[in-house]
Amino acid sequence: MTGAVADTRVSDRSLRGFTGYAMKRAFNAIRADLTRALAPHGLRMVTFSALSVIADAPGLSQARLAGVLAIERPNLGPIVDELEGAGLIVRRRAAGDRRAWALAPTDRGRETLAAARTAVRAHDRRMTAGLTSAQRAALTGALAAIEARGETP
Amino acid sequence: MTGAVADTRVSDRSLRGFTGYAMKRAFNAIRADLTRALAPHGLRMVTFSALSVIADAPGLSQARLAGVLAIERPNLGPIVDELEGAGLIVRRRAAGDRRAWALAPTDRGRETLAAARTAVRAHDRRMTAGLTSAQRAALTGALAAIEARGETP
DNA sequence: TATTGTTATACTCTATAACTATA
DNA sequence: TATAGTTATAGAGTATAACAATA
Repeated sequence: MTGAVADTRVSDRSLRGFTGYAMKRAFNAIRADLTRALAPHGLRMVTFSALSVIADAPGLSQARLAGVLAIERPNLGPIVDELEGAGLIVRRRAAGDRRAWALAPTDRGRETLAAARTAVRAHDRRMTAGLTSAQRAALTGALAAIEARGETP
Repeated sequence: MTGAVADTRVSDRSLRGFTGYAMKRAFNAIRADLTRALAPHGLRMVTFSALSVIADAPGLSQARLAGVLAIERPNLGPIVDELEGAGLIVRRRAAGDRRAWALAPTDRGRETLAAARTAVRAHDRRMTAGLTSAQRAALTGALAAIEARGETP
């Protein structure tokens, strides 16, 4: 025995029954793998998400982007700066509202997003390789239901 | 319309198909609710987890605790300090290895843990209220499978 | 040589208050 | 008054390198 306690007595068994603990452990695994998958494209999880929404809705404002991604407005500034600095999006003044920005992807942004999406799909298949498609659908449904419970407290 | 883009065109629909994105959104909801549930007990998620493992295996070292919780050793110091400072655990020198600490709960630590566990169970039921017990079991199984995929890259 | 725990450090993520310029 | 975006700030979470004491 290496310590004062037998190895078999040290475990997180009593935590495993909690959804939050199991999800944190699973998400940490996903985060580590996804971060590696996105790095070659110069993206982080949050910049990938932002670029994806911008490309799907060119012209949207930062406030709407923050709302869709559930990010606080002050935290979005540096994220948009990063995408703009990398030449993946442009920030134009919104027509009709001089307070707001209109965000849009550049050609390079669209190309980077397409390549990154392919990498993320591969990552997703890798991480869910142990699941049947029924299990995958059940997981997606359960996650959406949990998120919805948080939105209406 | 409030901007240059119709509201219906702005969504994270194309991200919803990714497990990582759905899990991050769900986990954020869980984290916010769990943090509120633990606050009255003077605990955070990570201190709750650490206290739980310590109470289940009194006498274990910090290195083993870090291993079980998948926390880097340097980050565990302040966590153990916090529990010790709150009078929930004690740090004694391990018998037989003068490098290591032997961590053990105090009576107050055991009482706090029991109350916190009740609060966490209530939180868990609240967040998974939209799921059947079969869906809950499927979720737990899927999360464990994903975590296992990350451990062996 | 290897391990336990610590120090130092850094980067990311999240959150809030207060400010400006517009509306 | 309210909204878009910014600045400043702070607390968590995560990660690595290097060190002293001990094995």
